[in-house]
Amino acid sequence: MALRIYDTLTREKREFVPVRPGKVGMYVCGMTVQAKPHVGHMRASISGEVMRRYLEHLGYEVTYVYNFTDVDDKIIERANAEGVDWHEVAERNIDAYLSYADLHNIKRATVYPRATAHIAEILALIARLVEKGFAYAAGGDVYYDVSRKPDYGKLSGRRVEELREGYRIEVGEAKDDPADFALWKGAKPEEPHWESPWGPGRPGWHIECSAMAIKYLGEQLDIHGGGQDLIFPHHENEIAQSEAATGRPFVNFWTENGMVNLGGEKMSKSTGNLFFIEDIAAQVEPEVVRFYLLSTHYRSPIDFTLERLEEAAIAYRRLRTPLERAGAWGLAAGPAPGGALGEAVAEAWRRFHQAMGDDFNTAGAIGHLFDLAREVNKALDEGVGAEARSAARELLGLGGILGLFWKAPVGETWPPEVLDLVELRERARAEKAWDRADALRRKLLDEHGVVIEDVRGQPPRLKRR
RNA sequence: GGCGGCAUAGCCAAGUGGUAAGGCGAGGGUCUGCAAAACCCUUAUUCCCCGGUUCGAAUCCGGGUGCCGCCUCCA
Repeated sequence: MALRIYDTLTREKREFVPVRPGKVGMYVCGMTVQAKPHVGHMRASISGEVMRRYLEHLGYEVTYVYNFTDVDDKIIERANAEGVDWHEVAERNIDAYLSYADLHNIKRATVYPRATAHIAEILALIARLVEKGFAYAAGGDVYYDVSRKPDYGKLSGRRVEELREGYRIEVGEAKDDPADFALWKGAKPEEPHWESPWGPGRPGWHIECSAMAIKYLGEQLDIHGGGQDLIFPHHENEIAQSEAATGRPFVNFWTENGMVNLGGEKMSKSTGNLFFIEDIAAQVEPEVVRFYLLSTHYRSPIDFTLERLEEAAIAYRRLRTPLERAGAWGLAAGPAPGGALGEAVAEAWRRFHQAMGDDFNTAGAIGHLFDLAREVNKALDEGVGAEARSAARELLGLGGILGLFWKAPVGETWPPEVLDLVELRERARAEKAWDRADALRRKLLDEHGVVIEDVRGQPPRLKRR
């Protein structure tokens, strides 16, 4: 099935053709680990990861790189404020990121390179740029000279002359041109620094991504993701540096994801309690968060509010219900469903892949999952056991391509008080003492948060609120 | 100001030339002792506005209007 991907650079969707047959090199700009991971990091992570999952599903061998930029002004500031070593700040935030990635079923990257573990590669890349005349040393810093390549600005649609007008050279900077950017920053006193041919210092912001991407993926990447806010200057500068150094196109597909809004406002700490992943995880099921993020196309902005998430939880439950009814997890392959159900499975499969093949349209793909869920429920209602369960397995499988449905239901153990109440209610029902039965049902809900569902000919099903 | 993006039902959201997916909500029904869950039906003659291209446009082009993002360290 054909895969088409939108590329920010050319502003068009093109058929995906990998640089090396059968293999995909993919880089997603990760966190600058100055603070706890937030919802924006999660969106970028899931957007990139779902692309990776789909490419793997198609049979590609994907090398997936997600970096941590672990040295920058804010990390140093934070460390100083707390009176701890900057490493401690960086590692703490990296640990937090990884644990929330696991919690939300974000597949571990092939490699998580840290900028400070690649100083040698960074220096080699800078040296290459200096040798070729694309960069110059000045006052202990090294700057990239944007005037040397006429295509600077091609990703973000900016012109050097316009940038120049808006910029000033800050105090302490020795650049020739306000639009130039630092590859290497000379060390200030008390700052972490490394030795270099230009004196002690640390890497500038953009160079680490180029150096690490090239190290792990080669000089030409298939896909490069990250938030849309990185298009300028970060990705623009990555292209400039990388292409100047290697003389070849750096990335085939730029796949920046849309921004997250918090209640219509630009995201910031003051806009409520859904900013940090930590806070979200405390309030919303990780499966629901993932589902919600995938229910909008990755390039569109998405609003992150409790209302939206509660709605998503209801919708997601709708998808899980037939899976739970059929006991789809761990089910052995059964007879392929025939007739209308078989057609529904084939149709859902076809449409799902058609959507995913169209620039990873997870929102469209999920829509088709609902159609299949309905058919499975119908089959289950009609008592078409084995075939219905097979269809449920198909639904589970399709969702699995998106990394959904990863939590098999665990046999919930109910406290004895709850079981006693259920038993009392069953007795009342047997006696047709409906008022008493209804009072007990209400009590289960109000006092224990348990919803009771009567199933004909079987013991009632219990659910958490 | 420059660059980019988006405007689809009460809300969310797919749909890039062939006559409006899906979810939430709402209303009606089947099932049920009543519910819940599930299922069925209804809920946009119409896709921000105005022109144009075309046999045909939500989809392409031009012009408006509105909202959002980016414009040196923010995914």
